Amino acid sequence: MNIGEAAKSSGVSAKMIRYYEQTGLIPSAGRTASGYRTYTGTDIQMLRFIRRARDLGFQVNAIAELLALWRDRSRHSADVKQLAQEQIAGLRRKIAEMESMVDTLDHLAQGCSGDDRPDCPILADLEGEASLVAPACHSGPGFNR
Amino acid sequence: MNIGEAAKSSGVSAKMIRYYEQTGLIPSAGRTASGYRTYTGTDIQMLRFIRRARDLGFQVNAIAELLALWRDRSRHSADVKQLAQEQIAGLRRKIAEMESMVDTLDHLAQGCSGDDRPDCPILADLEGEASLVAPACHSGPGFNR
DNA sequence: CTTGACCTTCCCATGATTGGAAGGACTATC
DNA sequence: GATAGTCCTTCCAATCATGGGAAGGTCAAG
Repeated sequence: MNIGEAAKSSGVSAKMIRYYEQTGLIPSAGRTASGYRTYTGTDIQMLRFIRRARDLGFQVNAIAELLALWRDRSRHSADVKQLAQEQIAGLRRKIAEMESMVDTLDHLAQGCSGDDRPDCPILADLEGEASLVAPACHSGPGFNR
Repeated sequence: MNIGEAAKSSGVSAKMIRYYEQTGLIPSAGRTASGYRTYTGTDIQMLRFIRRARDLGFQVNAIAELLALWRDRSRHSADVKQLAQEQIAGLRRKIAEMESMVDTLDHLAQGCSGDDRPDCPILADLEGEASLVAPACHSGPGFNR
């Protein structure tokens, strides 16, 4: 099976397959006499593994660890579980961060009339929180350039 | 005020200030006779604006739109509100995506014994064996090793 | 044999940010 | 003044995962 077919049946683009090979995430594929890469069923399974892990938000270096465990028949499931839990924790951190952004924005947007007048609490907030009007510059705005 | 001081009082690194200038997000700063960039109170306010918007997850091109509205004294607050709401919607999309990752991972992790045995529903799922649920994985002890 | 679809490598771009090197400018102290 | 140390300047590179595209070789069907 050549790279195009492997891409189609794994869901990983040919570009990315080459990239993963180049960066060592996957071993070098076999080659035909004319230089085409060839892929076996096991290779496809590995690519699907990678694809699925990416879908779950794992970074490529975390996937490398997962792959190592996957290949290690004497692995401890605890190690896999720990990676998964770190991933969960990382995702939850990012979610919390974004939720706090949403909360702030939602609050600001609710205070915005949203009509044709220029007054806008969103811009007011962005300008400098709690209407701190340019305190740091002792010369005042527009004087010392 | 030179760039180091501007960075400190705006929370935007000197590197990024130069980058924003280079990419046109902010106008070119004034220069001293010897080539140093100089910043006024208004400049600092603009940099703080950018910093705050970045903190709220706006991409730089969205910030460019916000800045244009900020400078436009005849803006309609509806336009600002719409940008904010698009941002909220985008964040919510990403949050939902990540939450679904967390759900899947959490489910898989709960099905994983997390001990020294190799059997692991997490790896089984990544492998692509479709059984998204399948707690049948960590069944009996000592089957394959 | 030609055509078209596929493959190869190589280079470039993204977006936001950081790092560093080489060299000039400022400031404080001796 | 001279000098040390900190600041500034520009330029170049790297990150991470991905895609685009060019130039050229290979394969299968007509």
